[in-house]
Amino acid sequence: MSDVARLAGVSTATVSRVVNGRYGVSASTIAQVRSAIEHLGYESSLVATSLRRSRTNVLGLVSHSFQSYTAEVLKGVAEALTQSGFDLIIYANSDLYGTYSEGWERRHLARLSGTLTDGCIVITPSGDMRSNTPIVAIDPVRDSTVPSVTADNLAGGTTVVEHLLALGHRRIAFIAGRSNLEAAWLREEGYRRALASAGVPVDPTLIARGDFNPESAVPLARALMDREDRPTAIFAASDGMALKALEVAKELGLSVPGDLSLAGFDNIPESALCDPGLTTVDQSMYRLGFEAARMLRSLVNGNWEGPHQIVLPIRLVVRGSTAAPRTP
Amino acid sequence: MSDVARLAGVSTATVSRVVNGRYGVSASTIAQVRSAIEHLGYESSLVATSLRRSRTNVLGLVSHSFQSYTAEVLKGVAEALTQSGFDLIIYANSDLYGTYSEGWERRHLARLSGTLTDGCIVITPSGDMRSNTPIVAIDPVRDSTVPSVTADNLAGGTTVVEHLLALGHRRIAFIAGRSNLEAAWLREEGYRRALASAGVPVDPTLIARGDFNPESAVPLARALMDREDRPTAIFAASDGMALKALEVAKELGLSVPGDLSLAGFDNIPESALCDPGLTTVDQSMYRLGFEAARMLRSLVNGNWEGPHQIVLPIRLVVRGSTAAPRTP
DNA sequence: CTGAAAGCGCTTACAG
DNA sequence: CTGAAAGCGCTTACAG
Repeated sequence: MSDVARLAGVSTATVSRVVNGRYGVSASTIAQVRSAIEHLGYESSLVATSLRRSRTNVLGLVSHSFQSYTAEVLKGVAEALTQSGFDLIIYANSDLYGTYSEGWERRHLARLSGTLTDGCIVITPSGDMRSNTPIVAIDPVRDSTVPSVTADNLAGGTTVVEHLLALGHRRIAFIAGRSNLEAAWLREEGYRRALASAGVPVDPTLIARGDFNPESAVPLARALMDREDRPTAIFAASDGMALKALEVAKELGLSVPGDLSLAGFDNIPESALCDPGLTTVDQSMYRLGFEAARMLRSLVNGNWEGPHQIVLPIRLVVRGSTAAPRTP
Repeated sequence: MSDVARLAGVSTATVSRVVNGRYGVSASTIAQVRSAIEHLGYESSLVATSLRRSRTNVLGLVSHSFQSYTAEVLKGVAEALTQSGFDLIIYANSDLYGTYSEGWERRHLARLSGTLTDGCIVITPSGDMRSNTPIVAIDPVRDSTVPSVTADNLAGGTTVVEHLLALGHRRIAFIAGRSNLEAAWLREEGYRRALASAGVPVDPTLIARGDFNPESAVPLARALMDREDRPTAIFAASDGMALKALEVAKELGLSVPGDLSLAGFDNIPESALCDPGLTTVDQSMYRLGFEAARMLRSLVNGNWEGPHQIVLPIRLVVRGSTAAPRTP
């Protein structure tokens, strides 16, 4: 900027005024500055500007992983921000599948919202976030008070287990997700309620503790499938984990759905591609992202009228991976 | 930071030293500062830090759209950066499907690379980018001199048209992509060469000018399908456009592949889901992203040994949307 | 209409 | 071992 000022023969203050279209600059000066900018190919530094200004018109999104789930959410977020006047910055840390350290999101949120962003979306945070700018959480932790958007995970868990029960399954295992997430807890709760309603007692040994990371499901699925009294169906709390379970079943020479029915949750694109197709719960991650962005936008502008906790409907998607259990 | 300094009874310089783990601070002072940081929940501002420092350990990615293609690329980029010590910032502008303005990427690149990022990946840039930090382009413009990663688009275009020729098609239309992109040009060149090799003259009226934006294909596909001398096959330069053409065909009551064969390019997840499945060229967008990130990382670290233009192999994926033409 | 100066939150020589 | 001061690239009252 100082180069521009020198070339145009004015102060940096004036250059700044021209760049930001402030009133009170003579036409001839504007022309001079413009031509100097053009000549030098000058662009103002986002960083310096945001350090000085309070409003940046940039929204942030913090996510610790970058799998199908996140990609779908992102599409929704981007769509909601189209023509909104807000740009989007996504911050992903390098420690992709690292420990789900409580601190990560909080730290990066703070680093961004200090000055760079006017507000942030946090995907599956590991704790209750706090910031001096608005936040919207997608899939918050349990008992979160932060504005949030989630699918109706309770209904989803119930529906898919009811589907398995209706097929005739009674020994239904569950691979749980990260237990501090509300979504994981409600899916499990749905599982329990559906069983209870059907008068099927919950067998605690059939509940395996995963963490939504697909890899975490591998040993759990193997253990369940190796049992003498193998369950006839497994419901995994995410498609990522269910797909890993499907791989394990193939390794073990189990046919799905012949020997074992398998169901997931999310409906990521891969679930329609695998063989057999995965029965799952569609939670429209796209809409999760879309609604979160819409909410954040209004929150930042101070004109949000809706509720602070949004719950979106789900839909059971039945594919080839579930069928009636083999009669003994 | 000044709050921390005050609470700990030291200068901000000392706080900075503690935060950054610099040598030459007494153990007791470190403890004091640490506890003040803890107490206040202090996090250094990314913006302020990057303004002052030259190296930030943050890599940038600039993209103007956010569709399936981008999402796949992103997964690869994120994977390549895992445990690399680099964080990733993705910048997406709000003007999603706006005009492909030459200026956009250039402007944002400048705004980021000024201080925030140590280097950037640019996806399908609209011009040749220039920056004071390293850049890697995914799908660059023609005759670009910037380091880049692309699929073997020439082979891809040739292969898919050879496939159509082998099925017996002779009137094969082509819906082109953004002509300034090397990828678009090479796909078209592949189309031309395959026809030439087979001794089929190119009919210029069968070449429609799209721009990779799926919507751009709608009127073009309609025009091609409305012709009395309708082509028996259409090859679209991207799956996004091909899928739109498929929709148009359905609207018009044309059966695919009965009345018309359809092929695309990219192999986005949706191409396997549509009905019929889309015959296409798999260019592994994941690997595009992965290789670009690997290259950028080394470029920034100053230890890149490989070539500056990487071309990745492609693979023809035959699905239900192509078949022999109906014999008249 | 324009410039000199202060300051956004940091880091880093330079003194001590 | 620690602090005062300068400066990263901007913007914005405050004078003039």
